[in-house]
Amino acid sequence: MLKIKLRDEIKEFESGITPYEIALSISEGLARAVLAANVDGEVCELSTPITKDCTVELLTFDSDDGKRTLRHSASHVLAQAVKRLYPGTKLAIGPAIDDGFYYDFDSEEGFTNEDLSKIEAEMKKIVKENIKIERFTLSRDEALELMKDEPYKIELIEDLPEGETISFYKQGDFTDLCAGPHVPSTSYIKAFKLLSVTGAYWRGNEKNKMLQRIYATAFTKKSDLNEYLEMLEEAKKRDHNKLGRDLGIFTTSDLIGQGLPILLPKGAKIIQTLQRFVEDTEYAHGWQLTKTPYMAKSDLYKVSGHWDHYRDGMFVMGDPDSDKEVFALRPMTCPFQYQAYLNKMRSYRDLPLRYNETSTLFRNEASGEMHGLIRVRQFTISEGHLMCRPDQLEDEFKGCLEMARYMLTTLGLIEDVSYRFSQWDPDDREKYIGTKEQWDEAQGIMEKILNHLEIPYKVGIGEAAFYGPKLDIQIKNVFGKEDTLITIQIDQMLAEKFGMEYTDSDGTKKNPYIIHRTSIGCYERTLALLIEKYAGAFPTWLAPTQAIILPISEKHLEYAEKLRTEFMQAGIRVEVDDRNEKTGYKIRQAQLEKIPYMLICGEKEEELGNVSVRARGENGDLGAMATKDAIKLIKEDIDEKRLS
RNA sequence: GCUGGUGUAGCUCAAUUGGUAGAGCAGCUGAUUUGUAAUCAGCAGGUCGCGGGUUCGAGUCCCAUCACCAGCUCCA
Repeated sequence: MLKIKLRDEIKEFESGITPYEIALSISEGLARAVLAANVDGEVCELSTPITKDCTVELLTFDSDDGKRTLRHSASHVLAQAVKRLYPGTKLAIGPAIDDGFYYDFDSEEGFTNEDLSKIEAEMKKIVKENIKIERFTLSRDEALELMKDEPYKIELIEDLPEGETISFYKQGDFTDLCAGPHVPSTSYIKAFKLLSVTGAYWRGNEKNKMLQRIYATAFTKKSDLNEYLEMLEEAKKRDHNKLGRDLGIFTTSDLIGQGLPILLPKGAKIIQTLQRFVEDTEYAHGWQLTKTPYMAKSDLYKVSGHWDHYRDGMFVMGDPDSDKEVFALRPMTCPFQYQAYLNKMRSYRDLPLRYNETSTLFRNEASGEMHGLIRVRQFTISEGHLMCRPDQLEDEFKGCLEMARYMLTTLGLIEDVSYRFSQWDPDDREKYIGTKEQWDEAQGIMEKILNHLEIPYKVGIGEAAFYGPKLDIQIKNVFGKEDTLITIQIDQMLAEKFGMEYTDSDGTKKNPYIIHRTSIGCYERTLALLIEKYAGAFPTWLAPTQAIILPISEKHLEYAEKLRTEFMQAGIRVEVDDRNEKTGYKIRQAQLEKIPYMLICGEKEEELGNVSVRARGENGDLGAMATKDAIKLIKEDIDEKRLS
């Protein structure tokens, strides 16, 4: 008899029992819901016999591994359907991802949306056929023979380390190289939907062939699928690229060009508010503002390494081969602020020296990379460089991180971020300057600091800047796509390149450590995430319109104008809705919900010098009050930087 | 840059096999005077993204280009 530890008890079973049978011994419902099992930390399928004492966790769709198992099996069903309909198609890979799965195909014809419907119908047939999914293993030679018509699978097999088990999964007329695990049969894939078809490079390398990737998702219940699809629809409504345009925050122009958004008055107002907040906060934390040029001679970038490592990303003015002097718009602020440091001799007593700048940068992104306000060719970042001694590094790093976290807390984004320790890729030396020793040292220091500060981070290999490791604060947009919002970097290479020194207490010259950091990220991207976070209903202090005056009829327009002046002079961003006498209120309810306060005025209020105040949301009717009290109320709200 | 998709009025969308560009909302004018999602009447609004080509004739077919969208690659 085996002793098997289940969730909260140890039970005895005969050797050879399968996880499915264990589930069945507990309840039929569980047996129906279970998709895979975790045996001593390893996920396996329900039919795997257990022959030793162990801990078994039965995985249903509620667990991440359960979801992955179902969706991975769904990707096999997708591949099977594609193979049936388009037999010439070559298979690449088909993993489960966060919200679903995909499969990459190499097919002569491009899949269209109609093809997706056809494939989906075929998948439904396969599910209905209730085909058993069976695992088997082969030797390397046998595996290569079996997959002889699948060039991508052959490449994968050849890359498997010697001695690795090569397993396959067979479901009727379809067999795929796969580590598993899988659900027992195709009938488990009850609710699925093919979402889109896009291009994707084989093995994520742009030098390789571009394959066709079909994205899809799968659930155990139809209702869960529908809920997910509805959620996607809701997300579309929050998409900053749509909502931001609808709300008059930004626009683009074909004549100006790609990646160059135009911030309309509302967007500019929000960014101005953010910028004042950031600069004031940074000042209070000992940062000194610089204003450095937007361009420089190529000579500067040659020293910094940008000319060799970042030239494709720069707007270069002039022909480097024939012109005597060539300028380039700045893609980063670092070398500019270093010139400020180099302005005079520095003593160890001068450090730390903190330079901040509201810095506009220009990066020549490839045409397909631009996206709304998230990825643009010109953007303005709350930039900063901090020069310090080794003994100050940890405290200063911590200070930078704390300020970034304070900003995120104020914006209400702190709960939405994750941390990434971005390291270099030692196998891609081309991308980086410096020696292995320098990188090991810089990364070692950073790791020590991060562990000390107990930051929960994941490691990103190959995500470092070309001059040093980074702590990236990552955030997901409304569709779950992750971007870097904030970054804090340690650099000990550029100081040396630029000859930045300080005289230490013992009289020797040393290079300072440099922390590159941003406190709130770049304003455009941050704005994009705020639009999505609040669905356009910004906290009062950020709202481009903090109050709207609604005269109940044309007769009260004059009073409304008087109120506008009074509120404006008090520093409240206010608008008058002066169209209501025509076709009803111009500002519709949906838009009113975005504005924190409505100030309704009619005869009664005018006579008494009052205004009726209504705050955004339910139960927001605050009744009539003297205008000075309304001003006080709104001002307090603004000053609180209250989060909605 | 790559793969695929889209581009018609301010917005959302129509327009048979190639045959006179339409509607709703928004806008403007007038009427209406109403306490927050829909008053009435009228008017105006478009070189069908831009440029070529095929054709007697192109929003529709072909080529090229620009922009937008999804994804890949790259990145704040």
